[in-house]
Amino acid sequence: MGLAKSEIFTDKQNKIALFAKVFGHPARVAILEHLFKINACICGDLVNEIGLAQPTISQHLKELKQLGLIKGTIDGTSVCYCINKENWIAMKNVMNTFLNQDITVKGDCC
Amino acid sequence: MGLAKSEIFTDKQNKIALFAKVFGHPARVAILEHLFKINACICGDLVNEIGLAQPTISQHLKELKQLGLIKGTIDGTSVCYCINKENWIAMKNVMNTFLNQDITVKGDCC
DNA sequence: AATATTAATCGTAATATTGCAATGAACAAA
DNA sequence: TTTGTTCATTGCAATATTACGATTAATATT
Repeated sequence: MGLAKSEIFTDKQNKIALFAKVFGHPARVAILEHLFKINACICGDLVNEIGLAQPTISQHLKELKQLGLIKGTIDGTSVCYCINKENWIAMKNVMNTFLNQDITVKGDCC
Repeated sequence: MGLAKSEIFTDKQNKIALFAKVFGHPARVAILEHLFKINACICGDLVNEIGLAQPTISQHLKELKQLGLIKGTIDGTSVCYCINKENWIAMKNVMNTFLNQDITVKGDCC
């Protein structure tokens, strides 16, 4: 199939999976890390920074933008990218409730 | 292509992407949440709990096991599953260094 | 031994993802 | 106006993922 049966899961489970999915490719991780490292808006030198072709980078940026994790503002012929701070924090809260589940197991059969 | 060019990224970037990828499907999120909720070892009633066929669940469990996030111990005819605590904590550390990057942007051009 | 139970594996169909060449759109510079 | 620059979009090939029926493997039960 290749199609996740998202209708049988909760909204929260689907949300976690959607966020995780976008982090599930090293190019998108690298793009986000670069945006954090620069710590300001960057006007598209990501193609040089990361070793992928321009259409490929553009596609990854589109996915990040669609999830709201980055912003892209048109600036002449170039486009200015930066982290969407509010949305990043909101995403972090969702992911942390998942990652920080209570891990103290009572039984110990394994 | 469909094949990520992992060789051009750092080990850490690839590691983050690998962990994120496994969380990138709601069924695996649901499986993990259930293992946390039960807060003990569970002997395979996951097929009833989640609405997917047995081979599908088995496949998702395999991926979680391969990444070391869960343990599966044979117990007669059934198999006992639980969270691998040490590995979960290690994964959490990796993910948190990524999620908790400093978000204080100096410039504000966007 | 014959049968039942549980879960892994195999095989396969449907769909998604990744990557890039080619092209297009928008603007800047000459 | 022509040329260059920058980035998005289109189209396509290669590969990956998801899901499940059928089967198999291993152990229990009768």
